[in-house]
Amino acid sequence: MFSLSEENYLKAIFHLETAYKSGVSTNALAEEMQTKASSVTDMIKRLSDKDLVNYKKYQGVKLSDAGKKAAIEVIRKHRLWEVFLVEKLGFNWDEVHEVAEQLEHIKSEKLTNELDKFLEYPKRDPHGDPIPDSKGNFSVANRVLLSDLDKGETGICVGVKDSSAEFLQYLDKNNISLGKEINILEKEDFDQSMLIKMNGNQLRISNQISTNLFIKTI
Amino acid sequence: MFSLSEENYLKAIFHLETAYKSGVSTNALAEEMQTKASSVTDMIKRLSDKDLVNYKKYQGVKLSDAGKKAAIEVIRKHRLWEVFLVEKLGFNWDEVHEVAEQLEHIKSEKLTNELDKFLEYPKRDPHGDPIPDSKGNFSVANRVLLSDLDKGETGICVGVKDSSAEFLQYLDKNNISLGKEINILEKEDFDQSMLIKMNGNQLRISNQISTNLFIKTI
DNA sequence: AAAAAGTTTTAGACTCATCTAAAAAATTGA
DNA sequence: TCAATTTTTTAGATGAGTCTAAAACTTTTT
Repeated sequence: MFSLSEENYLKAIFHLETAYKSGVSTNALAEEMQTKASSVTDMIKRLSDKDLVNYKKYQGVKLSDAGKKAAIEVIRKHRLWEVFLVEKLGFNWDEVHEVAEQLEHIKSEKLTNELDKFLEYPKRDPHGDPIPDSKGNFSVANRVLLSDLDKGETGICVGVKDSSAEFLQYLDKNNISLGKEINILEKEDFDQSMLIKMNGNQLRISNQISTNLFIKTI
Repeated sequence: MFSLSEENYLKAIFHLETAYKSGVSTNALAEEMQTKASSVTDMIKRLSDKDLVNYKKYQGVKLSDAGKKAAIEVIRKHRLWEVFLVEKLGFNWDEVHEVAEQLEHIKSEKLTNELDKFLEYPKRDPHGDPIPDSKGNFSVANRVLLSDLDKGETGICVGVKDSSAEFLQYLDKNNISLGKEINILEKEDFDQSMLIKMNGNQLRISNQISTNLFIKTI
């Protein structure tokens, strides 16, 4: 089994690998983990000794198959617990992250799978992120950023990129939630801000918002 | 907040205090924690520095009020999670301990209280042990050991003292579960074994069994 | 009341995960 | 290209929690 710290590193590497295809740099990982580059180097060596990552000095890390499997397992647990907290215990979607960060490290295959069953095998967490199944299969999201859409296009809000409490609370305040239809009425060339229609109302949103909302086009 | 290790020590001291009223000895604690006496001394010093226990060299430890509060909080979480695992996820009562040992350390007051509500404020865990409420109040069990009853007496099985998987599986195999009525038909002077009536059947049980079953007399 | 036995504490070492400071390698750019 | 800058690694230290071995204290036995 892996330590709490090892699991957190694996998860971070997994998330960063989508952006850094050719290997995750020590500095990027240090930033993500809110720690020092030297600590990252230390941990990378440990993970490498356990064959969870492939590592060559000065060239960043990539997850091995075993590392990827472990990372996906942690992500699966994290997202299942988020669903539990929102659906069963009445948490808001901006309150679940911190608790799920703890729950994701509980070690019991039976617990994970029974929880999955209890929640009726959810496909996505409260932020629209896909939940891996017990074999580690993801439904790779077929979705684009709202900022990629043009005037006149329409889509359904299916997820958030930034799931910080602040952003989620902004969305709540503006009555934006997953599953809702969005029409782009105008798009400003100058600052990329948009005028959109949602719930029958018009709303102007900045580029910062539209680059953090995932949309499935219809 | 307390570390995982500190919480486990507090819990162990709490459990041992019922047997060792005048202070829990280092050796007893080492036995309970499956560790060395020297490690216990080290930890006791840390707990004492944090005013969670009262400690004088060579005289064992007692929990302070703060220590007792912390221990009860951990026990509350442990038992609530056990109820969750059995009632909601379909675990057997002999499978829950190990997982609850992990879940009891999750830090979120909201989680604990929402879980309590979700489970409809259970009073006892699957082994019959009382669950402290959010203020730390216990329903102190008004119960005796089956071995304390005499021939002709009748009671209801309300809890187990030993909650090891082996013992719980023995009970399952013999169809003994909480809430059932037990009649003592005979009690052997020689080895304290008993002939009891349960579910209409007669069953002979050893002293080892009867000293681990809690009974409420009628 | 000593000696023997048992219990508890101290001293020093180890691992994991982290840190700071400094050295080494890679990258940038004049 | 080679000096400056940035990134990464090494070296050595720290703290939590544990260990072994030995010393110190208590209790029991004779």
